Amino acid sequence: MWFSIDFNSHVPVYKQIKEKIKSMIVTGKLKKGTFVPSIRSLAKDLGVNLNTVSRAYRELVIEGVLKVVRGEGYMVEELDSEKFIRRRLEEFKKMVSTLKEDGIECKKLESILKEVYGGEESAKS
Amino acid sequence: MWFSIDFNSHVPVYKQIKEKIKSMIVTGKLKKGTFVPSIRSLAKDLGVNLNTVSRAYRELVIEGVLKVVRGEGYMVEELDSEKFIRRRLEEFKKMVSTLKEDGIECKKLESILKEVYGGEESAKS
DNA sequence: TATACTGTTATGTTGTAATGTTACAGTGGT
DNA sequence: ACCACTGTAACATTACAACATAACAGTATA
Repeated sequence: MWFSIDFNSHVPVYKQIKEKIKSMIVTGKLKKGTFVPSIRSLAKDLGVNLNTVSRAYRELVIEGVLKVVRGEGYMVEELDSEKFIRRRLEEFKKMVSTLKEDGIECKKLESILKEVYGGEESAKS
Repeated sequence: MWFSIDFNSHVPVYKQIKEKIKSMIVTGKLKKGTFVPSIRSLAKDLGVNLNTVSRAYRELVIEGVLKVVRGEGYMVEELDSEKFIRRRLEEFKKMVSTLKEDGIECKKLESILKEVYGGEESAKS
């Protein structure tokens, strides 16, 4: 099993797939020159339709992340990690801003950070 | 102008409206017993359809957040702030988890926190 | 009472995501 | 050559969000 899809998310499945693939490239779990799972096998694994995976891969080709080798599969090409990370951090910043607007204290968010990152520091409730 | 809608978001407009209304109640910008804007006026302000706002308000009534006074408008009823905040923090935690998985360092996120909250505090490594 | 607001309901249309299904075409191994 | 795998393409169908438009009903106020 490769990863999972959140079917309750507002984010379209094909976009979730794109993000996951990119994430795995950034983290080195997918290396340049290797093949991603075939459309049909990934579709089967995730429990989605062939066309949905196809669309994700197709768009990743357009973005230069994958390239297609007919009859063989999709190969990892290149990904601008910097850009990827920057975009993710932008989203993070946006969320933090709305949380601030909702009157949530910075400390609260910091403690969650510690919690997730296995914080050694004392995190108050 | 009340607030704005992100038309590039995956989140449906009617859900964004619901969230904004709730947010304004939590932060005290909308107080119990006061009226929210009329369906038509808010729709016009946001540049969306009447039915979209109508749906948002209707669902907020079902959730007990608003109540309707026919011929007059929608009145703020009650909102479980605790629950609202808790849900937002869950979303935050989920995002932090994926950022961690992408190999982003805790420091990086902390610095963004400081940035958004206009951090005076010393940000330790 | 007349008007101008309120909400309510209904119809039709558009665009998009996702599905199921079928068929075709290229590649590699046997 | 055959078969099993790859991707590619097209089709119909469903569901949903959002749109435009219209008509109807309740309330307040001039």
